[in-house]
Amino acid sequence: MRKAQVTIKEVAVKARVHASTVSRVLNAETRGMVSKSVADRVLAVAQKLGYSVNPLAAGLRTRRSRTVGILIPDLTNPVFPPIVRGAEQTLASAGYVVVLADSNNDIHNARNIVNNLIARQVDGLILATAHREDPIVEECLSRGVPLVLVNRTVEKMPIPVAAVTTDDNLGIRLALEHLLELGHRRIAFVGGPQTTSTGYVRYRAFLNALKARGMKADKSMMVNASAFSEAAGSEALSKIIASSDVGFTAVVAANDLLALGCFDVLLANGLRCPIDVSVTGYNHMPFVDRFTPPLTTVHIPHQQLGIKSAELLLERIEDPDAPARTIYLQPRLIVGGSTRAIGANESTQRAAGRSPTR
Amino acid sequence: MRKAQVTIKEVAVKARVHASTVSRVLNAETRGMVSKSVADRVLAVAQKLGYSVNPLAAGLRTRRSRTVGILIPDLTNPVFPPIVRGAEQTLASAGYVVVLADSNNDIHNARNIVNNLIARQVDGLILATAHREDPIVEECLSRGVPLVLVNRTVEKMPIPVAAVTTDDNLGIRLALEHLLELGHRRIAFVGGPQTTSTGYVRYRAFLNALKARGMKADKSMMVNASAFSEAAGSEALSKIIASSDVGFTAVVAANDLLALGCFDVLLANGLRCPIDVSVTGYNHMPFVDRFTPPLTTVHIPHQQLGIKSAELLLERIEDPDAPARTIYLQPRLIVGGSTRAIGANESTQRAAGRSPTR
DNA sequence: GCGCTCTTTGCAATCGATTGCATAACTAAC
DNA sequence: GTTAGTTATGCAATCGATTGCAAAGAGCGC
Repeated sequence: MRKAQVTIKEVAVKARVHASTVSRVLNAETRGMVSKSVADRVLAVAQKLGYSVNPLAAGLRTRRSRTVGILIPDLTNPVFPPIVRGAEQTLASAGYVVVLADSNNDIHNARNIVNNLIARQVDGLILATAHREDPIVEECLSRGVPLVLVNRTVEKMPIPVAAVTTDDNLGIRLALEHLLELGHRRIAFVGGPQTTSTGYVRYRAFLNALKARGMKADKSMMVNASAFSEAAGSEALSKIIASSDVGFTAVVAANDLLALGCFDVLLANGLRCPIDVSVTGYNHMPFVDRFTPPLTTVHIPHQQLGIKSAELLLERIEDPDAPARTIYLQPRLIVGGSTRAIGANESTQRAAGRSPTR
Repeated sequence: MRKAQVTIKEVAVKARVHASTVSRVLNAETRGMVSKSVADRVLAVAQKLGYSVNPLAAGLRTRRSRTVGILIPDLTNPVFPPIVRGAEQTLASAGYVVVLADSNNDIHNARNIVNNLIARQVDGLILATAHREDPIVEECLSRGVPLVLVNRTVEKMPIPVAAVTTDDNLGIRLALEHLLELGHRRIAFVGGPQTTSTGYVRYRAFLNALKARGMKADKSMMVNASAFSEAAGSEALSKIIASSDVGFTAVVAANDLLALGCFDVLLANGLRCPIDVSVTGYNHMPFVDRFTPPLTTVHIPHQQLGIKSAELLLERIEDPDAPARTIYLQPRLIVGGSTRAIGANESTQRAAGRSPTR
């Protein structure tokens, strides 16, 4: 049997004051209205009875639930837990509680979840599920829900949207230039879904970075995968191999999972990584430096993404009409064993094993 | 500006009925009380105005929030996301929303979070943070909160507690017998914290399994780590090596992260895995088969743990006084490249690389 | 001692739903 | 055509807090 809850009324009776006085004592901003002696008495009684406010009731009246919704596309993708954790801890220390939902990469799901969260009076939303054109985001905006996008963002909205992302242009350039320095010239690209900003921006970034070096892109060596997954990565690289023989000595993948898919395809085609083909990933998932071979990848500050997006959301909850900002965080290259200089021999490779630091 | 919400009253006015009638139409169980014609009219109006119930208000009256809290010790441990996902999806399809919290392995945190969740009127809790003796669990029980423990459980409670765990006795036996079959006889054990049931049971299981084979345990080759982490695993194995030279040919670790810590220590001591020392882990974290070497581990059905715990919780919410059940799920051995027969030569090893399936 | 300001507290409405009870309307039976 | 028995709907209290307003009381000056 669920124990009955202590209410403000009981405290009021036991402290011989009115419920409204108890309420004022318990709220920091109104505490000053009541005399010290009464306040102390009320506090003592509340303490003794083990009273704690019912946020549902309070929220009903104040229209603030002190709850924030976070929607992510796939909790089992190791990129998201640190983001969630960063956001959760930041929000918790501001007195907010997080309702986490996982759309399982399904837009229909996502729409239901968002509606549900809004109905539950969340004070704001953090979405990691945005698409470049995203009706869900539009609807949130038009409903006036404080909103922050994380990791992915949207394009050409009527109203600017607050977001926290990484500078993917820079990230891809770091990966590409690393390969160029190692002597690679024929470099394939396995991109992500072009419906997401991360997929699109990384694709454009690859083209731009080549151009900046005065090189021309070979479109037959570029394929965008249908999802950010190992299976989709395998499929994409298989297509490249099928269409153009193996004309490349390196692959830039738009995401670590895609890179892992590439590992599998290379293996299946008798190509050794990095001896025959170098591979770079993106995201610096946990443990990639333990893989065979340790993956060269682009690190993004996951936890910071979460922390910053939470901070931004708190700002927006405070002042919903302030102009929406976008925060860009800086990526950085992590060199592992999956890339090597062209023409380097086996012994060089051995020396380039994973570093013991973690 | 946040748009005002459509209330049941507005619907009532527009449909020219009383609010209570609207409420009855909207609730499946009371729908039958109102005539079809009125019901249809109300539904049409509700639809047109885009009405959706305010669960806070409803919950205040009904004392059910249709919300469930899930508390986990560390979201960035890859074991938990699939559990959370399984639970979340099961609960969602029953109309519940999940409030996820991460205690960051801190009991003080955990206590605050649980209190907060209960104050927020969650209908039940799923805890993945239990310790063998756990005052938080006791308090939940005495407060009458529907509760299910997942993965870990508690001991000798005054009231039995519902839980979903795996049969760790069997799991450890599988790992140990695998090593015995490969010819290993001197086997070290790196355990987990004995304050958790998983740590304790796996430790006891190792002793029991040896005994069942008529072998005696060498306590100098057994150390329990202070946490389920890579760093703690390294520390533990270092202690074993320091105290007894390297008298072992294999290590059973109570968890994959501990096993990874062991990898590092072996490397640092010039010991090759699996040539010199075989290692087994526990949990079958994602991607362990891509590690160097691919880790032999014990698979536990993560998602099923989540699903079953959600189902059990729904049962308990429905009938809080039904006897608490514990569900045991079966683990299974995943053989990777980190274990090999004693005396096998290098070429055998090559053939035992990771399988291409994933 | 009167009136004034200021502080402290209580009253009652309110947030948006749910639900026991009363009542109106309708049906059926005699 | 009256009565009993359903059935459909409305009324009003309630869940547990918050808050604008009113009122009581304290303090002060003249």
